[in-house]
Amino acid sequence: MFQEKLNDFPTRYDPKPVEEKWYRFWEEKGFFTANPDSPKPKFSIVIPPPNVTGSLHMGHALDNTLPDILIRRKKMQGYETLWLPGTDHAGIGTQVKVEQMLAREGKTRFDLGREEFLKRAWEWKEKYGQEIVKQLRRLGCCLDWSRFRFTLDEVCARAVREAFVRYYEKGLIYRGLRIVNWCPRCLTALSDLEVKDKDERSFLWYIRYPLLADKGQFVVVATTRPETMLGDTAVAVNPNDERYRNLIGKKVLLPLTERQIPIIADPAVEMEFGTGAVKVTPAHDPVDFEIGERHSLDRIKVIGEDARMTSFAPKKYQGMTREECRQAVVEDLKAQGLLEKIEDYSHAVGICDRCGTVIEPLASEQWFVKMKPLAEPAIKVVEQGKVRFYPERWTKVYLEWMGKVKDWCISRQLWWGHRIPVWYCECGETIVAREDPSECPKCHSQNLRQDEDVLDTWFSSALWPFATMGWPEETVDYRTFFPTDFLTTDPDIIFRWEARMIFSSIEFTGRIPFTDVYIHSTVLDRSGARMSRSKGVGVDPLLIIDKYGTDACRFTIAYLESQSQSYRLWNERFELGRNFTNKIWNAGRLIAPFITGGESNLPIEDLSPVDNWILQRFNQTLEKVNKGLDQYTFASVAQALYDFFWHDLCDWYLEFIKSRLKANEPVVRQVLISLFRATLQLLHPIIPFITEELWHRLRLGNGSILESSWPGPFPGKEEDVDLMERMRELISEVRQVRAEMRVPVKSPVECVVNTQNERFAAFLKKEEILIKELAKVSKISFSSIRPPSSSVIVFADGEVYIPLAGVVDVQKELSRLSCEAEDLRRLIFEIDNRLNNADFLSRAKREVIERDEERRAEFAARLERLERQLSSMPETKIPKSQNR
RNA sequence: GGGCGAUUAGCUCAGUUUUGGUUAGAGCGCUUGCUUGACAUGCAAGAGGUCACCUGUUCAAGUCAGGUAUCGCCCACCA
Repeated sequence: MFQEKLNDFPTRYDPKPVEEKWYRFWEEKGFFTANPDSPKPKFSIVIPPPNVTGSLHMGHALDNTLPDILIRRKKMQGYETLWLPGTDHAGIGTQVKVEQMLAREGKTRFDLGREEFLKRAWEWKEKYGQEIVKQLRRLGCCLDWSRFRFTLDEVCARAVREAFVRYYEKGLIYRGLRIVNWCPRCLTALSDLEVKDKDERSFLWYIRYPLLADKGQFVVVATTRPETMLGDTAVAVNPNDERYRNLIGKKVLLPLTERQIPIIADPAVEMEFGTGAVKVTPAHDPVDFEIGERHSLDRIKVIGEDARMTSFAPKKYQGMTREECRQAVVEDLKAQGLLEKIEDYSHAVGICDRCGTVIEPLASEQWFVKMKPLAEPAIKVVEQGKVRFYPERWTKVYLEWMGKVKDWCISRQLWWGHRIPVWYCECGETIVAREDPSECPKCHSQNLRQDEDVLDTWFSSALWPFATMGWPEETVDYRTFFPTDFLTTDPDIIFRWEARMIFSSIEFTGRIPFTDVYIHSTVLDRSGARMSRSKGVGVDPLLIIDKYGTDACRFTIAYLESQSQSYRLWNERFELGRNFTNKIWNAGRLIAPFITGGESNLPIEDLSPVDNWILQRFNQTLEKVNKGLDQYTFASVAQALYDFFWHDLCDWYLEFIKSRLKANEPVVRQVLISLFRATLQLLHPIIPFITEELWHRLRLGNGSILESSWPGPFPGKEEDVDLMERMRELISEVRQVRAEMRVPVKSPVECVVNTQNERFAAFLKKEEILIKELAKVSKISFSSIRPPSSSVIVFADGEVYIPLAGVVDVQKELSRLSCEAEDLRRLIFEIDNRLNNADFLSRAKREVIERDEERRAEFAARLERLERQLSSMPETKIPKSQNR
């Protein structure tokens, strides 16, 4: 009967066909498509739309798996859910990739021109955008594909222009000359967040600037960038610096040039650093720029956008790269005796986040968003708990950044992105408009020129949660699903994205974009290094899914997601999830012949103690799962499910009931149907495919498990559950004795139980079949007489003797019992120390004292029995070294 | 320079807040025995930990406070 039914139920779970089948099924059933007209409560989530630059990596796997767990549960709890998928044009990231592709053809973007380049970029987007979508589907997520958005879509573009115009009209966007981070390779300005630090071992050059008035006298300045001295327009000292007080106002001759520059006083100068005198290059340093503003200094741009020396530098140096120029300047200074000394010096240089080129800070006309007024309400909503970060520690990180945020440079000298909606007329008029203007409103000229630049990609990302729902129009989706409930990302885009979504949303919609932000762990490789695709190390989720299955991948991710800052991951770790899914599969395989097609009616009155026990375990697990999902402690949820399913359900319960199953007992079938149904439901959010498959194979419900209702606790009877636990302990101890005395599995042993505890004795008599089967015991009898040459197990109110004629090793037996006695003596000693301590008795909580008293009584009873047994043992020398 | 995290078994990690109180747990690896009618991706048994260190608070500290060390992450305009 077994064999026939299991023909199509192989031992090994094969995930691939199951995944394809059910994902298509859910999609066709319309489970992913949000219905705004539904009367159900609403739940919506946001995750970072993947870039169109690459393929699925672990970050995507986390971003998608964790919210999918939540959204599946919410669906089962009766919510109407929306999870809108999309991709991001990823401005500079994609542009760099396309440029690299062109470079392989030996071309630059300038060879192609803007229009042709954009054509190539769109081709790239079509190709890789589709690829990433295909890959995302394999994670099994409930994404509403009917609402798919791309950040350059017309819907998003309209929102971007609307946002820009509104900011501008409110005076929150301005164009100005500032020191920006310039990438000489990408040929664009970058925001502060797109610059990374790299430690560089370099030198501190001490340069003598001759005083004009006092021949032979110098002011010595220290610098890490000698080449910029060609653009110096002052030397600054701290106004409180006694050493230089009498030099303020005097002039020095700038070496290697003909220029005379003043010595000025400015509080930004640190007296302790270097010589206390600093060269001021307003065109190439942010601090110097500010000093320059305060003192109306000239800005001489000696380094150009291509990182070569400009025509403003002395002729000799023009056209040199900044590196060549540095060398030349140092040599020339040395030759003139103006280089006082060189010190080793390590400091950080900024590099372009995308291409690694050293950033050149330079003065440039760019568009900026004024941050102060936007930051204020964005700080408030987090302080007031309207937007909450999980784990909580990220709140502080956010608030600190937001508290000292500087203006946001939003223009990029790139081609791939949202074009800035600003037009310039030949009459000098600047037009900022939502639609392309046909003529200048002032002079009616039609000769308008649109700003060449595009916006920072994060400008459109900042609008994502509401722009994708149709804002600025009050669409049904927007009215129904916004603000959203949950967002999850990596920690490294808290400022780039979360922060900007929060202030943008408040500014434009008057509402927060989401209530809960979960910042997940950073995934490291096996050696603890950050995973990076460029280095080719780390874990490829697609290979994991191919090898172990989506469920295994998702379960492992959840199991490891313990709210820590990071964790290490390597391919073999997914065996955890794979083995677990296989375990579930096989448990289904075991019970399939017995329960298929049954109704779920729990016969509460007829349940055995084992049934009550497992139902109670289920209830405890349910509680942990609910609590964990509400608090986003994914690891605790996965672990609770793992422990319950594997250890309680499979190791004990299924073993306990095997004989009842074979006897086709109706009660146990009913329990199994109810229990398995509810257990698969609890597992479903994390491992959706195998649970759906078993749901159908075991015919546990009509339709999909995803449309079933999230389970509640079973009505439980607590009686006898304590006896169950003791019986489990007893079985383990019998097994232990058998293993220690090397009794083969095939040779059954007898048990003689000696106890005055009537309740336990009655229980054991009633449930003796369980002990017999699980501990391989042939016969259980009750007697107070210890059979000769038997092994003994001592518990609080009795003993169990296992006659082992010819097998029992007296030495081992003695050793085991005396070790146990020693343990008990130590425990009793510790408890007595407490119980004899007046302070403990007067200050500890009553429950703690009571528990100690109970435990002492139990230990003492066991010890007494143990000692009695030991004294009746044959005269054998107790080994001395019973240290423990 | 500031902030945050980590340090628990050979390895990778839970547990530490809300709530200090049982003999500190898991997975992997290791040892022993099992091809037992779900599963060897498995079953049973076992070994393995002065919870980084110091000092406090407390009747009681892996858990709370202060400090030290090591590692990691983030932020920051000492040229």
